[in-house]
Formats: sequence, C-alpha cells, structure tokens
Amino acid sequence: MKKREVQASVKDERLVKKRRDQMIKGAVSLFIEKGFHRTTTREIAKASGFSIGTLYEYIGTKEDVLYLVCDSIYDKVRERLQKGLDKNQGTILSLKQGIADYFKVVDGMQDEVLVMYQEVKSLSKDALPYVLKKEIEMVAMFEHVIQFCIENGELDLPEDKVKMIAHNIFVQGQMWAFRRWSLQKMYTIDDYINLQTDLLFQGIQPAVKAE
Amino acid sequence: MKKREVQASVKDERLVKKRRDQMIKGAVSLFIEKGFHRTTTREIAKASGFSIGTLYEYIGTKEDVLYLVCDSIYDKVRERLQKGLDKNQGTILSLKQGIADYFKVVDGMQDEVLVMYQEVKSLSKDALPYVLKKEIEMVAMFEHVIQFCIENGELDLPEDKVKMIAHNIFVQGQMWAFRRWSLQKMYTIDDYINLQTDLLFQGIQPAVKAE
Amino acid sequence: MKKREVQASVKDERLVKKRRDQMIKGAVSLFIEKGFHRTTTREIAKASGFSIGTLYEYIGTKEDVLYLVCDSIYDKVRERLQKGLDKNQGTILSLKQGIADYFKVVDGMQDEVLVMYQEVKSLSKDALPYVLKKEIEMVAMFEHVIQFCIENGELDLPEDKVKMIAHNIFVQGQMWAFRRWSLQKMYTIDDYINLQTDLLFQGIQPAVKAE
Amino acid sequence: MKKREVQASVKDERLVKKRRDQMIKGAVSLFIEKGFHRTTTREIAKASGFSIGTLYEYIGTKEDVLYLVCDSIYDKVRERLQKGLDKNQGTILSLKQGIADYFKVVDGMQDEVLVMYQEVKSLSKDALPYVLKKEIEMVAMFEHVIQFCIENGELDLPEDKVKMIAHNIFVQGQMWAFRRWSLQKMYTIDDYINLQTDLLFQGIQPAVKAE
DNA sequence: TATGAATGAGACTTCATTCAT
DNA sequence: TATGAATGAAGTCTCATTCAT
Repeated sequence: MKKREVQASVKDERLVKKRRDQMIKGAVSLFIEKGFHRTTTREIAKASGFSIGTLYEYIGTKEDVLYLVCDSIYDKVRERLQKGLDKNQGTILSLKQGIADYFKVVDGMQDEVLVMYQEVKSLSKDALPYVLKKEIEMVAMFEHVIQFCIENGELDLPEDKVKMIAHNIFVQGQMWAFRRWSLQKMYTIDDYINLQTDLLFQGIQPAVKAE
Repeated sequence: MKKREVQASVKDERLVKKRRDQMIKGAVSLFIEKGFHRTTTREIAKASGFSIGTLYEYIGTKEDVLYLVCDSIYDKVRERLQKGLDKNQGTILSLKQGIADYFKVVDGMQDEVLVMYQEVKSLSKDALPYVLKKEIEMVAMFEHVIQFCIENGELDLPEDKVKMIAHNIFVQGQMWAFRRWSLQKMYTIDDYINLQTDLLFQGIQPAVKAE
Repeated sequence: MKKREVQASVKDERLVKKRRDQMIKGAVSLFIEKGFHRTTTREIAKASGFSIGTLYEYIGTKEDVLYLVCDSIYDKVRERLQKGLDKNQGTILSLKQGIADYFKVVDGMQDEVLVMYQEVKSLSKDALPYVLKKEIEMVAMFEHVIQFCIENGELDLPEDKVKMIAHNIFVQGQMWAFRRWSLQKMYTIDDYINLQTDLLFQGIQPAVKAE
Repeated sequence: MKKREVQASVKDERLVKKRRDQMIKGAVSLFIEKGFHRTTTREIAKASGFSIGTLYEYIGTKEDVLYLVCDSIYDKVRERLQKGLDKNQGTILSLKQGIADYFKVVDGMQDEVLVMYQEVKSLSKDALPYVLKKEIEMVAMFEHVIQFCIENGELDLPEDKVKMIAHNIFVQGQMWAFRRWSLQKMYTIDDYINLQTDLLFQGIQPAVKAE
C-alpha cells in the first residue's frame, strides 16, 4: 500500500517536504494542547510560520494535516522500533531488550503518541486505513521477534498466544503515554519496564504455601 | 466528590432523569457514528426524540451531553463490575472469575466503552476530574480483589506489582473494545478471556529444552 | 383617545388589575437594571411572582408589558403633576411652585422616568401614539398654567414662546433623571430647582459694565 | 483616555478604517429604522456591503458596531462644534453664534444624534465610559466659551450657573432631534434658534403692568 | 510561490409563545 | 385560573476554504 497522496499546488518536492515538516511540528503541539477539532487552520498556519494561504498550497483540507501528523508520528516510532529490534538475536534476552527499547521510545515521544492515539479516530474513512496499516505492521514486528525466539527453541508458544502477546506489548507501550497521569506518579520508566517485563514472563505466581 | 451539576430549567426531577436518559441513548449512537465534535446539537435533539429547545431545557451546553454520556457509561460499567466482584472469595479462582466478568461486561458494552474511551479527552478541564475519578475507582476495585487474595495467602505480591496488574487488567478490558477490529477477527470473547487469563497468570514460559 | 386594549384571557377585572400591577412593579426594576430587550419574559414572570404561563394570561406579547409599564409611569407622573398644578392661581409664584413640584415628582420617580425615557422608542408603531399622547398632554398642562398667567396679566408672551417654555420645563424635568450622573454630582434637587427657575425667569444677565 | 480597542483580524489599517466607515454608515440607517436590538448582524453586514464573515473580520461582537457608531457620531458632532466655537471671541455675540452653530450641526445630523441618544445605554459597562467622556467634553466646551465671556467682562455668573447653562444648551441641542415630532411641526430650525437664544438670555419677562 | 481579505454554510444557544394538564 | 414543559424561529459568531494580488 502506497502512501496516501495529499494534494499540493506547489511543485518543488523539496519545498513541499520542508513546509510539511514545519506544519507537522506546529500542529502536534497544538493538537496536544487542544485537540484536532479545537485547533483552527489559522492557528496551524501561524504555528507553522506561514500564512493561511500558504498552508493551503501544501494541503487540500484540514484533515490532511491530521493525516500528515499521524503518519509522521507512526513513521518515527516505527523507525526507532525497527532500529531496536534489528539487534534481535532470537533470544529471550534480546526480546526483553526490544520491549525495553520500545517502551523507551514511547517515553521519549509521549506527546506524539498521545496525540496520535487520541486523534486517529478523527481521520476520515478514507485516510484511516493508511494509518492503521502502520499499526498493524508494528504489532507484526513484535510477532516476528517472538516467532524468532520460537524458531530458536527459546520459546514454545501457539500461534494465537504469540499474537496476543504482541498486542499486549504494543498496548502496554501506548499505555505508558495515555495513562501517564496515573502511571507516572507511581513508576519511573525503568520501574515500568521492569515490572511489565517481569509480569509478562513470570505472570502472577501463586504463593508458595508452607507445609 | 459529588456529581457535577448539570443545569436544567425543568424542575421535575423524575422528568429530568427520563429526558436525560433519552438524550444519552440518542447521543451515544451518534457519538459512535461520528464522534462528539462532528455531532450537532440538533442531531442529538432529534435522536433523543425532542426539539432543540427541549434539549436545552435539560442541559446548559453541548459539552454537558458528553459529560452525561461519559458519566452514565462509567456508572453502568462500574455497577456491573461491582456485581461481578461482589462474589469474590479471595481465591485465585474468583479473581479469574472477576476478570472474566469484567471482560464480558466490556464485550456487552463495546460501543459505549469505545465512545467513552475516545471522547473523554473532549471534556472540559472542569468536568474531566469527575469522570476520571470513576476510572480510578474501578482500577482500585481490581486492586482490592488482588489484595484480598494476598491476605488469604493465595498470592504473594509486592504493592507495586498489585497496582500494575490492576491497571493491566483494566486496560486489557478496554482493549477488547478499542482494538476490536484486530482482535475480534482472531478471537471470540471467550478465547480472549482464556488467553489473557492464561498469560496473566502463567506469563510466557520458556521452552523446556530437551537434553 | 381610549386606552389601548391589552389582551387578557382572564375575565375577572379586579384580578387583571392586581396581576398587572405586580407585573409592572417587577418589570420596572428589571428594565432599569438591564433594559427592555435584555429582560426575558421568564424574568418578568419571576419578578412578578408568578409563572410564565400566568404572565401570558394577562398579556398578549412581551411588548404589552412595556406598554403597561410606560402607561402606568406616565399616569403616575401626570397624576402628581396634576395635583401640583391644581393649586395654580395664575401667578408667577404659583407657576414657580408648579415647576418645583414637577421637578420633585421626577426626583422621586427617577428610575421610572429614566426607564420610560429610554424605552418608549421600543414600543411598536401601534402602541407608541397612546403613550406619546400622554406626554403631549403633560406639556400642554404647563402651557395652560403659563397661559393662565398671561390671562391674569402677570406675563406677556407670544404663543410660540409659551410652547417653547412648556417644552423646556418638561425636558428639564426629565433631564434631572437622564443626566443624573452628571447633575446629581453637582446639585441637590433644591439647587437644581432654584438654578433652573432662576435661569428660566432671569435668563443670562449681561454684566453691568462700570463706567 | 485612549480610544477603546475594537478587535480586528485584518491588519491593513487603511482598510480597517474604510470598512468600518462602510459599517457605520450602514448601521446608522438601520439603527434609526429599527433600533440596535432589532437589527441583526446579518442586516448590518448587508447594509455595509459585505458578508457576515467579513463583518466579523472587523469587529469582535455586535456591540462593537454600536460603539463604533456612537463614537463616530460623537466625534463628528464634536469636531463640527469645535470648528464653530473656535471663532469665539469671548463676546455674547459669538456665544450666541456658537449656540446657533451647534443647533445647526444637530439639525444636520438629526438621525445620528437621535440614534446615539437612544442607544448609548445599550453599550456595555465596558464601552460606556469612553463614549460618555466625549459628551462631558462637549458640555465642557460650552462652559469654556461662557467662561471666556466672563473673563472678558461680558458676563458675570457664578460657577454653578455656568455649568447649568452649559448643560441646558447641550440638552436643548439634542432636544431638537429627540423631540422632533413635536418641535419641528411648530418651528423651523431658525425659529428654534431664535426662540431658545432669546429665552436663554432674556428669560421670561414679567408683563409690564400699565399704571 | 506567498499572502491575507473575503466568503457563507453552519454551529450553538436563547427566548417568546403555546397548550395540555 | 395557574403551571411549566415543549417548541422552533432566529440570533450571534466561527472557521474551513478560495482567490485576486
């Protein structure tokens, strides 16, 4: 699936990229502050450093901005996740390392993750699939890593469990952002990583009853 | 913390309750379909079965509808969750039963949970705390159940792990709603319950290596 | 010209009068506070001590309230003015006394005079003449008093001057109400009466130049 | 006291001035016809020759239009009054001339004076002082002229009388506009000027009794 | 390519008035 | 006669989008 085309009147691709980057940067902070719907196109233009007229030289509709923002955030997260998982050796240790890396990525991009998390649903039926696809790919990346461990004989899990675990890891990453008000009062990101990893691998152990 | 007051011109409390219930019902389906911001007050009035003028006899602003909706959904979920957890005996078995009950509640109220999940953030700074408090209470309910198991000697867990587990359970319930497009293609609600419960208690077991 | 009829569903005339008096009383203070247009019928009903439904048993439209209010104020002012002028003897002294009486009436009904002054223009083309007629009558009352002095040989004035003076007196009375913020900072009502009477009769005397 | 700022989205000050002038012109005739409250913003926009959206590029709220109108009328009246009074020589003759000029100004701007007169009270607590201040200044202008005559030895009047006269002159000017239905049936503007000037200076002369 | 003034559909909300009880 | 819930026309204001410069 190719990227969704966003209309631009300007031909110079270099310039388009540059202007859109300005736009995304400006928009993210606005979306964080007030959400997509409460942000006006004028505000976006201003925060991007150009006029409303110019804004519309690089997008077709307001929603395009949201698409661009979501798309860019996903790309960034995925790219970093990729980098982390590339070091994967198919061992439990490197799986753990991959999870930790992912959680740290989310920690470093909390605002972005939060925005994307809360605003994707505002995308039109048209744009949504393009963004969702990236999410699916990211979940799949975790699946592959787990699968690799299985192939290596380090783990022994049925297909459905693998998928479930991949989802859980992915969601637990996002959770660090979208439940930040509760979680970050109790845990540092390292606490969080340790606890979640521990629970993921050990589960809840029943108490050892004394005879 | 008392409930947030929503302005109503009509005095008859019975009627206010009745009309607001109509309103909530109508609004939920609209919010599911198009989200809070894209839903107009006139549409809400129409879906509720009365005129725009009448709508405003029972609320002060559009946002009040969202508050009423979120508040009511949380109440309903919590009430049912409560009912499930009341049977709790402080055994691992009844903890599992509680989780299963909760997941089933979410399954039966998917739309509502989804709406609430996606739209709470649109509440004003004013109304948000009232709704968030309910969430915190629900997480606390899981905590108590786990704690009960610990007191009964069935489990042995440190404080921070207890909290983490409670959060995880809570989020995994919601996840069934907000990741429905992925999850419900692969699993039935019973599969989901079994898998998640299994993972929660067993974790990922390393493969038993043959000598 | 008969009084303008204001529609009432209630038949009992005694009751109609009573309710309308309540209404006028309530409305005047509201009109003073926020003006006719910014006052709602509900507020009027509440201030009158009955429900909105009852209000409409005694009037046809909101504007009727304004008419009733203006009409009642004019009646009250005129009645008191009448009482003062009745003592008139056709002497300059009693003319002065009449003016003083009128100014005192205005002083005692400042709020009402102000309201009427500011809101008559909001009356419909339909109701306006009825109210304006009362004003004309009041000006005429002053005319008569002056005329009486002329007939008595105390004054000697042409017709047009008589009319002009009557208007001036009338306006100077109202002025005490509608320019109260300026005037009442500088003068008491007695100062005002003395000064205006003095100017009215003496005019501005040129300085007596020393030889 | 600086002018009250009225919000405008448009930057070009020249254009702002031009559009606001159009606005004022359109609004005045509407306000004359139906009053401020019965005039809608859409009507104002239409009468101004642009769309409702454009209207709001040059004002913040409907009330701003009223402020702009009142402010502009006062400015215009004052400016012309100023011009008349500048010729003042400190003689009774030039005082009379000043009064005549002022009355003629009012005569030429009857509609505007009337509007302002009837609608200032609709201004918010916020804007009122700015407009009232102009009125005070105008009254003060008459005071100065009279004072000048006193300094020149042409008149001999106590302070409080000076102020009273200034107020009377000012109000008698407005009166020509707001009592036009009565007055203009009887007098031409020149009649009015002559009569009022005469009364102002001569007062009501008692009849000379024949022996 | 950049600007920003102009546009108008449409959103939210108010409130005079009616009418069943 | 009194009540107050229901109604919906109409008002103010916003904001995405266009287009002449």
